[in-house]
Amino acid sequence: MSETGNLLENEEVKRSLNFIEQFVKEDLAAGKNNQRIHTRFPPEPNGYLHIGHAKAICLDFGIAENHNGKCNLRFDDTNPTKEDVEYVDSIKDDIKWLGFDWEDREFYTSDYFGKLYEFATELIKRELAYVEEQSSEEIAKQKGTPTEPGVNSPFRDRPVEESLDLFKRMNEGEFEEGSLILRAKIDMKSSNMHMRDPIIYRIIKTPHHRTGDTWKVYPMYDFAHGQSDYFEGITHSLCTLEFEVHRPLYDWFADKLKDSDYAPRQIEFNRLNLTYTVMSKRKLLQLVQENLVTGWDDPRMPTLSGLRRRGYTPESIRNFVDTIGYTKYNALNDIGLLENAIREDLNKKATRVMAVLDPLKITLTNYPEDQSEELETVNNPEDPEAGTRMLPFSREIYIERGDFMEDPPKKFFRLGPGREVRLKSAYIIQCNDFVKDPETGEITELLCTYDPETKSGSGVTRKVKGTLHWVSAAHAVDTEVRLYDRLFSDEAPDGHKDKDFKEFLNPDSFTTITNCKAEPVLANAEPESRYQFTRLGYFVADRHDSKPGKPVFNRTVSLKDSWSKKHKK
RNA sequence: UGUCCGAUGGUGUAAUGGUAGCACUUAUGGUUUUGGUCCAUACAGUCAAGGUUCGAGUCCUUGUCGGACAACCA
Repeated sequence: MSETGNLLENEEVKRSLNFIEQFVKEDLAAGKNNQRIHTRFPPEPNGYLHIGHAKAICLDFGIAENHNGKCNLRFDDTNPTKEDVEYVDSIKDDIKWLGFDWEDREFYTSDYFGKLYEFATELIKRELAYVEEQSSEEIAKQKGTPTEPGVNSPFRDRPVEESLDLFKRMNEGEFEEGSLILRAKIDMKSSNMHMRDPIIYRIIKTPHHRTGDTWKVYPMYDFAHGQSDYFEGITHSLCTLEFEVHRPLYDWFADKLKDSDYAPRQIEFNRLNLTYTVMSKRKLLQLVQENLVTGWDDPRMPTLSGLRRRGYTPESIRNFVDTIGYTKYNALNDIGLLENAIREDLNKKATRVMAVLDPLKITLTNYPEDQSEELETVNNPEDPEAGTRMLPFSREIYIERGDFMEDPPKKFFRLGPGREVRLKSAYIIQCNDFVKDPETGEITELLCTYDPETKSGSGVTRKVKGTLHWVSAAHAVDTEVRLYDRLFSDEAPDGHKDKDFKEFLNPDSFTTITNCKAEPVLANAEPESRYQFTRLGYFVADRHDSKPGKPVFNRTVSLKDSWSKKHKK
């Protein structure tokens, strides 16, 4: 009895807290923010979400869930030249698909443009901001370098009234883009480049996808993000490691803004890097624009819509994110971990079906020509509840071309002249002869006999080395199958400083096969329904192209294959 | 020749001054009507040198290596 108790207890403490959860726990224990936990997920609507965002989403929403808190969705839309509503919609779809809910808290940084403008005006009045009119080149020159301090701008001590007037007129559209900016007055000699009088407002005349042409000045990220967190009452603002050096600035603004003990706390964690793919939005956009993939949701893309189309389940992605964890170490995660996560999930869930990708005809010479029968087969050996279904069997069947060898080596457990194998859920057959095209040398047909005694479930069997998947030729459904592989052939396509990442594209990342033969139940496979094709891998009916009677399947991931791994080459 | 942040088996991640553990990978064996699954076993780690301590992966110092920072991007 006590054993059970301990076990449950152990189960409780089994999952250790990551460093962010520990911070949250400490803040809670210290009674900060009235023990309130409020996070936010803040994408910029300038591209599709990828699996790196999933890592952030799981953290932001997960922390809130685990602490009876809330998580806002906030579109960080401060740069109208890059953003679009198309992205807003896709981002919302992807978050929902992943299984998270922001309820009624859908916000936009642009909601705060008024407040932000007011705060900027306030900073000018407090002599903490000024209008700069030098060129960006001039400003860059004065900014110094990481190892040399900067020097003050000649406009740094411009009278308050003048800055106030100019800032107002900047927003009224009086000045050209690039002619004037607003800078915070902090410290040009700071060892932190971000504190050297950072630019906080710039003129942009491109209409904004939500606010139109209301505004002619737009806040920079550093001036918008922390303040938006503040306006929303965010307690923990979680972001990736590269924002670490922004934190002093984040805190500086919060300090000027706050009128109580409350201030949001920024905590940084490591961004996701995966082997054999790229994760930067810029590169993903480039792949799309240069038609190196078919779109943002190309099944080879690390985008959530791509993974979804590939056949990944939301659960598998969440489990993956859970296993890689959150640290401050700049890690490179093996994509094998992701593949493992989807195999693990689908092994439990996916119905086993039979489909032959590269068909080779077998005629069972002792099976009556006009006869056929239905054989029972198990839907999922991992899940008894999944039940059984019937499979048609007849004189002519297809097997995988690779499952026959004219002159097989000893360790080859499949079919060869004179050899016997089991047809999954059917009979043991023996190969007696084969037909070869005299011109091409290609084997076109196998002549076999079946042993009626050995029908599946009859209890009559004998040791055979292999079990093959097959489909009845007369009943088979023609299907198109799309095979996907890793997008890049190099482990770290990002890591080569002197080479273009596109040089490492895997030329075999996508193959279409159109003459596949599948068992009849697959004819009307629902889009996005997932299967294990016995002995081949996990496949999903394409959510866009698969139609009743004309199914199209994407290979999500192959099964682990210790045979070909050992015997390749 | 700056500031900040890191470093635990091949990879990722725990251990919060007290037995270096887990997952993946790899290898071997068992089970199997999927060369899948499942089960078992094995391989393998605290960046280095000092210091504090009864005791250091953990704290301190120095070094080495890696990352971030000089966009009117986020």
